[in-house]
Parts: sequence; C-alpha cells; structure tokens
Amino acid sequence: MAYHASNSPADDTRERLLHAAGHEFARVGFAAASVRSICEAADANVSAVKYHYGSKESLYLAVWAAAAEQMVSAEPMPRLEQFEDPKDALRAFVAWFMRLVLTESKIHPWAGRLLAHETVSPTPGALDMFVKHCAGPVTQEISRIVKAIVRRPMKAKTHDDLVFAVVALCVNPKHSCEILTKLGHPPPDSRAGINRMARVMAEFAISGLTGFTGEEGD
Amino acid sequence: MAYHASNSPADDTRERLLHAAGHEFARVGFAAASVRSICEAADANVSAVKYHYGSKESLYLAVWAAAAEQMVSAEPMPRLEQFEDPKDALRAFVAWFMRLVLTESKIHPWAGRLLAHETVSPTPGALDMFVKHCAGPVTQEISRIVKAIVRRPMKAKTHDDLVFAVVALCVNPKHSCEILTKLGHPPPDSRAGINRMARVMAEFAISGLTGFTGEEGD
DNA sequence: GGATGGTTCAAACGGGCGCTTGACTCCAGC
DNA sequence: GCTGGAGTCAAGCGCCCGTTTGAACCATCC
Repeated sequence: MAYHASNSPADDTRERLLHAAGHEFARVGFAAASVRSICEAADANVSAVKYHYGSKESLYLAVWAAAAEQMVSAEPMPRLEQFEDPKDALRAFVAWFMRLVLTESKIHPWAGRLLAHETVSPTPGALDMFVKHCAGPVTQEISRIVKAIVRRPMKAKTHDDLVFAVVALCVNPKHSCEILTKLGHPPPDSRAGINRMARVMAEFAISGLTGFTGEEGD
Repeated sequence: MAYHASNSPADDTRERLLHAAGHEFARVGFAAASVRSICEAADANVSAVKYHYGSKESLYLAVWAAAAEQMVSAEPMPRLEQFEDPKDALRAFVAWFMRLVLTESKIHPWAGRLLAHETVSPTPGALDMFVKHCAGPVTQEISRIVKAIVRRPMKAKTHDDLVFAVVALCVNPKHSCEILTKLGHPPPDSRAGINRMARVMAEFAISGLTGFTGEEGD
C-alpha cells in the first residue's frame, strides 16, 4: 500500500534491485547471477529480493518484463504501410532493429544480452514472453516487407529462410560481439556507427532479395 | 570392475569422461555443468576428473581441443583457388560452413553449442583457442571470396561488415535455434535440409554482394 | 503512549559445488 | 609371494548458493 506520490524508500529499494538485477542478469545470465551480488550492487539486504519479488526467478521475469516494455516503447517499429517503396521500409526497419539490438543506452540497456543468454540457455517463462511480444511481431513485419520486395512467388520455407536471414544480419553483431571484438571488428556502439552498419546491411539485404534466384535446384 | 579389452581401463574412463563432458558442456555451458553430473554420466568417480585431466577447466579445454580438431579434420574447408568462379567458391563455402555448424553427427556433435555458450559467456582460454584455430581461418577465407565477388574497391569497414554478414547467414540457424523453433521454423538437421538452406543463403549472399551499392551515404 | 504494519537487517539453514584425501583393488615385474 | 604404481572409490573439506527466520526499525494512526 504505497499511497505516497513521491517514491517511498521501499519503492527505491525495489527499483534499485530491478536495475542491479537487470545489469547482472544481462552480464552473466540467469543461472550465473547471484542474488547476493545483485543485492550488494543495489545496496540492499539479501532478503529484499524475497520481500519485493518473491524469488530470484520472479525477479528475473520482472527484469524481462521491464526490458520488453522498454523495447517496444522506446521507438515504434516501422511498418510496411508507412512507405511507398518497400525497400525504404526495409531500410528503416533494419536501422530501427539494429539500433534496438545494439544501443546500450539508459533506455533499454539489457535486452540484447538478456536475449543472447536466453537464446543459449532458455528459461521457461522468459523466452516464451520474448517470442510472443518481441520476436513474433518483428519477424511478422519483416516477412511482409520481404514479400513486398521479392514479389516472385516462393516456397514458404524459402521465404522464411530469407526472413530469418534478414534477422540474422541485424542481430549478429550483438550476438557474436565477443568473437567480433577478438577478430578486431567490434560492433559499433555510437548511433552514427550503428546507422552506418545498418545501411550496409540493408543494401546488402535489398540487393540479395531483389536478385534472389535460388530455387532452381529444388 | 571393467575387464581389460583392447583399451586399458584407464583409457576407457578417460574417453568416457571426455565424451560425457562434451555432451554436458555443450548442453549447459562451462559454468552450469557440474563435475559430478559429468562423472555420473560417464559412470566414473568424481575424482577421475582430477586424476585424468587435472581440473574441470582442463577437462573443458580438452573438450574444446577435441571439438576443434574434429571440426578441421571432418571435411576440408573449400578454398577460393579451387573454383573458377568465386561465386561457386561461396556456394561451396556456405554449404560446408552450414554443414559444419548444423550437423549433429558423431563427428562433431558439440562444437556448435560449445561455441554458442562461449560466445555469450566467454572462458579465457577456450574462446581464444577457437578464434585462432577456427574463426580466424574461416573469416579470412570468406574475406577473400567476398573480395573476389565484389571486385569494386570498398572501404575496409564495409568489406568486413559484408564478410561478417555472410558468416551471420551461416551461423544464425544454429545460434538462434531455440527461438526459431518456438517460431515454428526449426533449423534443418538432415544433410539434405541443410544443403537446401545453404543454397538459399548462398544465392541470397551472392546477389547481395554482386548488387551491393551501399556506400553512397558515407 | 502504545499498537500497527510495511520495511530492513544479520544470521543461519540445507544443499550443491570443485576439489582433496587416504584407503582400497588390481596387475605387471621381480 | 612380494612390491609398487596405476586406477578407483567413498567420504569429507571449505565455499557459495537461494532461501528463511525472527527481531529490529520507523512512520503512521488510535
């Protein structure tokens, strides 16, 4: 029962916990993160997790909910209908997507790495939440854009492959961040750098889609 | 109680440990895997790890060494010089790469997931080993093929982006396996299915590279 | 002033972890 | 038959984990 307009000290602790947890879960994943280190970072007692969120897992899901909320509210997803040329739609979409995935701002600092960890070590609730609210809508929109660009009729499986190829181009820099860095090609982190890379990926995808002739062999 | 067959009982245990460890490390990653569960799966005593490999970490590196060895020895990497048309080199390379990444055979069952875990939660030694012996040579060869296909002069950064775009197309199905499955588009596991997808990715990449005109804005 | 209820705290619980120990079996070489 | 080293084993070490507990704190209301 927090009737105060300003934050009560309890709300403060709750929020500090959420922030520290987001940081830690994003850094090392759910299993490797420890409640103790989160509480230490949040300057809170260990039992505060139990009190405010119930359990480590509930805290994790709260972090996911916050991250998903931030992702969709930060910048609206471009839609095919907003553009005359579907190629422009793809350009805008790729730029939006890569900003979403790569930007490490105050707005959505964790989503990218949370997802990367979840991809490799799924947690029952979190991945379902992500697929339903984020991955689903994103791939659906890319699917429509790809269809509008390619135009030629195409097997469903091939179409899906191309859709996920576009997704791959956008998420790979984040996904393979460590390897790319070790290979001397770290992903961009400035907005300008991200937009530059997005332009490259978009043009590569556009000419890849318009020139695609890969179904003879089937 | 194992009577001596061709191998000594010690070699047997050593090998069973390596196999069980590969399976477990690939499944859950280094940190989440436990020596106890590995030994249980290998039907060996906990102290066998210390006796045969020295430590959990040394066992992990032994698994990596075995996986890397299997990866390079399974099927030789196609090289640009073996083809008249660099496009054919890319076709062969993508097919080889995707078979390598996606195949869950007796030959190299763990490498893909080991790498996925390592990508997101790096272990000092293992990722370095992988980058030096696997990722480095692979990206270097793709770089040469891409250069041969594009021909136009191009900024180094843009060129690298395109190289890693090709890599992204090949590794994404493995990398995002869980999400793709939840979205109703599981990666192929049969050789025929992998080759089909590889053909799609290769043609997409080829027309993407030949038609690429993405440097005006710079 | 005293009771109430939300919030924080140090301490401890049970359990799993990687690793170590020391006794045990087994077998080849003498 | 004895010995010594290779290999195995159950037991236990200290540590960190997520969680629980019960008391203390403190603003609020009677």
